[in-house]
Amino acid sequence: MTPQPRTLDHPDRSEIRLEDVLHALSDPVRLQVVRFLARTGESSCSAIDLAVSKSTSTHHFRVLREAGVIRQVYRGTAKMSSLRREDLDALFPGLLDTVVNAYDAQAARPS
Amino acid sequence: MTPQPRTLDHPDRSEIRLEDVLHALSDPVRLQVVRFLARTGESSCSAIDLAVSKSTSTHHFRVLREAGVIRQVYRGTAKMSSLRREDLDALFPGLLDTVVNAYDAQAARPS
DNA sequence: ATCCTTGTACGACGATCGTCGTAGTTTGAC
DNA sequence: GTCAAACTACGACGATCGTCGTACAAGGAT
Repeated sequence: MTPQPRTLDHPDRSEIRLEDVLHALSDPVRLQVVRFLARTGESSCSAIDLAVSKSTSTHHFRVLREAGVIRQVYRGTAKMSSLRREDLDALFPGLLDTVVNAYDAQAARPS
Repeated sequence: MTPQPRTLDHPDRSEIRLEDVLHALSDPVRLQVVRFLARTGESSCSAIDLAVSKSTSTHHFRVLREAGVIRQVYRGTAKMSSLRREDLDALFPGLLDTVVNAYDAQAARPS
């Protein structure tokens, strides 16, 4: 086979559904990923320290990508992820920031 | 047994978790309920025309209540539901409005 | 008392979810 | 060419989810 660069399927902006985005954001591990990306911009999967196995990590990144929350591209052996901020802000203004802020607020909450 | 008024368990404000709220909002039927309540204020379960059976409807209302999104009280044979706007706005400022607006925007989107 | 309306409890069902381990692939570095 | 690092694919597992139907309970109206 010709050595095609590995590609990853991303939903078109018009295919992004609110239900899927909310579901993608309803998991603690994925919220952690989103918050991390919101702070740091693009970063590799392994740069985030998650308390799950590598296969589970891959799974969560895929859920986020397929819901349209993040974009992923290969760079060498690494896979870089970043938030699809433009698309999300255009579709659901304020949602991303509101959720990230809410997550921060909850983390700071006296339990 | 003494005829106790039927009561319903609601999480305390401090027990409301973002993950649970987002999960509760990640279902189309429940989003429809929330949008309806956002528009109309308090209303009975049966006032909303959902495309599911009565038992499924009960289930969705319970999910919303247990996540802390709505409050439910009995009034005669009816059960009135309303958004816990104060609690949600205090915990996660802007979240509720953002999600409802996003849902409206999506509904208005050319598919 | 008898109905009707409204909602519940329970159990069932297939589907999806979050998790993992193992075995593999791709790429860059040596 | 070899090796290690980064990530994937696949299948498995128990748990949860969304849905339903049936049978039941509570309250108001007559």
